Amino acid sequence: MKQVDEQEALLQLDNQLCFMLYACSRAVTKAYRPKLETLGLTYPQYLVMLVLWEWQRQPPEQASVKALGERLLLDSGTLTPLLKRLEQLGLVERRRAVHDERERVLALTEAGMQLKQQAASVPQTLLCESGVPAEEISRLRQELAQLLARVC
Amino acid sequence: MKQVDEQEALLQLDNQLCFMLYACSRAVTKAYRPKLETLGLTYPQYLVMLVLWEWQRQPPEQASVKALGERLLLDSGTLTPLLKRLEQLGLVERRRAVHDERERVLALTEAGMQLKQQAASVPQTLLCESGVPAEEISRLRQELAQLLARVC
DNA sequence: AGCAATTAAATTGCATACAATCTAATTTTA
DNA sequence: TAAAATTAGATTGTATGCAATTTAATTGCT
Repeated sequence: MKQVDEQEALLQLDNQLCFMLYACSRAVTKAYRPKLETLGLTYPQYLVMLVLWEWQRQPPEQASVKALGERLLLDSGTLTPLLKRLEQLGLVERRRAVHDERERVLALTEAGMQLKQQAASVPQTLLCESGVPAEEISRLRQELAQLLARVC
Repeated sequence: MKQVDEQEALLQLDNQLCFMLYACSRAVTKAYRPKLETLGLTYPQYLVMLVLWEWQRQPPEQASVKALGERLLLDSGTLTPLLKRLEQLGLVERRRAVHDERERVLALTEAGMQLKQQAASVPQTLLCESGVPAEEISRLRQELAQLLARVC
């Protein structure tokens, strides 16, 4: 009987870390949506732009799709069409690497660089609106980083 | 200069709680995939089954798509096709409510109920394989539940 | 009763995710 | 060096998510 109840408890939705992650991720993404709409970006597109803006200050070995995928934990099946859309938007260029024709070299256009100014207020604004203390967010972020390191 | 650096820091990918949630959610879902494949379920389908199994013990007012959506924070645009697939798999029935023809009454088939036995070991197994202490998972889950309550 | 407002699902359209496969370029190795 | 193995992206196919719209049924209101 005890066994059954324990098993029962393990299957309860509210006891599942995975569901909380899944629900929180979608909820937070949804909170971003209105802000990102003013930038003309979806959430995954915004993440890609964050990385490309970072790369301006700290250039990676190769600004390739592979490097981007390693940073965001996404594969070319997701990134290729997404990057094509950013290219269509005039934010990103997708050239071929000279030293290796297989490789794409990703680069920001002037417009892509400019957009950073508008994006700068997004995290700040959401942080405030959420009403969650900054230190709580920071702590949670660190705990999730640890979890991610273990799971991946 | 300080202003610029702070803004810079706020845009750093690793400083974004949202990215950690997004990455962790996908990573954990990926960890579930092989186990769920043996059940013939995707991860969202598994979540729906969790709710329906729960409803066997604690029936809701109405076992409707709406009630399911409130539990999982998903809308009919996602749930309708997903439920049709579960119906095709022979796990779920989608009848019409007698008292209100707009409403779908969701019910488990015999096979749907049986599947619970096989599913029972999934959370346990993953908990062990992850190597993350159970109490750490529990704490994180609670913190995320609080965050979810604030954001939603 | 009769019609407007509301509501539950379904549908449509677009953008991810991701496994699996394919293609082309580069490396390795016999 | 020439074929085999590897690698970077692209493509294909399936299943979400979700906003926006549509459809059908029910409620409210006069």
